[in-house]
Amino acid sequence: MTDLLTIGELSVRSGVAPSALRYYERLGLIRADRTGGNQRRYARAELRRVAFIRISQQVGVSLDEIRAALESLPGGRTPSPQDWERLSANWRGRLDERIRLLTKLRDDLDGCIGCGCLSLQRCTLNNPGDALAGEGPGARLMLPRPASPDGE
Amino acid sequence: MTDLLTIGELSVRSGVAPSALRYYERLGLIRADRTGGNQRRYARAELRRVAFIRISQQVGVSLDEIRAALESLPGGRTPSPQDWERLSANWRGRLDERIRLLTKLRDDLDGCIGCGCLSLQRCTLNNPGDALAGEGPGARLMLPRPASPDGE
DNA sequence: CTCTAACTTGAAGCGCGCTTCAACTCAAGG
DNA sequence: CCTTGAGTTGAAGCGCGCTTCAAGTTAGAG
Repeated sequence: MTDLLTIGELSVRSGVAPSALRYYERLGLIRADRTGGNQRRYARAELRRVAFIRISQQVGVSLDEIRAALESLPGGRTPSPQDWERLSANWRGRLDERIRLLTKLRDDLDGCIGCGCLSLQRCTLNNPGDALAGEGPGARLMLPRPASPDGE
Repeated sequence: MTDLLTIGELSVRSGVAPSALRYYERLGLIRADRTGGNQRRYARAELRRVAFIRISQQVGVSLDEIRAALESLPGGRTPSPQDWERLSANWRGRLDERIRLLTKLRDDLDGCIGCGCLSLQRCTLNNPGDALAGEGPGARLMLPRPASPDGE
């Protein structure tokens, strides 16, 4: 049957390396049937799951969160258009927030280009309390400022 | 003299952990004089350098690029307001680009929320050629798509 | 049936930006 | 002078999202 994909086919169609697909499976993000010889065979619907994963990553969501989102699906299955809509709306909020923070940073940067102050105490650029939170996966762009009692 | 800071003082004032400051020094991002007993003493100007580093990180610039930027300074010294202006303008372009890409992603997401297609071949969301490039430090948010001859 | 490309696994490694640790030395107040 | 908190080093570890490797097995065309 041609409606089951090998890992190589899924890789080519999704643009995701086989090693990454296996990694996703270990994390519980996608699933595969097995042939008698223990090779993976993916239902076409897994393509959607992979697409959802990659898009979510671009939004800045970690694989762990993506897994949680996928598990939250009523049927536990590949997202239907309705599921997709619900999840997308959720991610959209994050995207909005990221854009908002980056825009604020840009504005602050503009404000500072004129002054050149860079005063750690006063410059708006250096107010971590309101800076970027959780950027990309794996990266702590916003700096979990270590115990610094001098909060100023 | 109180115009030299210990690493602890610089840490508190900058909000950056001592371990990170030592790490920056090893990478050549900041520098310190030494006491007779081999302890670091920072000129106050290093505060500006640290501020510049942290802000640049928020913009999504890697430490290596920040190092290169700092080394590019005419005098090789801590950024003056003019230097700062030049560098900031540079970073600003990156920030603009990041915001542009995220905004595009958001729009695409909106467009897709209605259709729920998620077709890997056709959906604009899945066109890696124009997606986010180099997000935060350390993170490959944009997915160096492995050899996939099927570029569609 | 044979051959080869594609698949399987677990373990280890990578890149970035740090943090943590152990073992030790220094600075400075009482 | 003594004590104690702060500093020093190199090496190792962490978290995330993978990739790479070695050693072996399978699928499917010829």
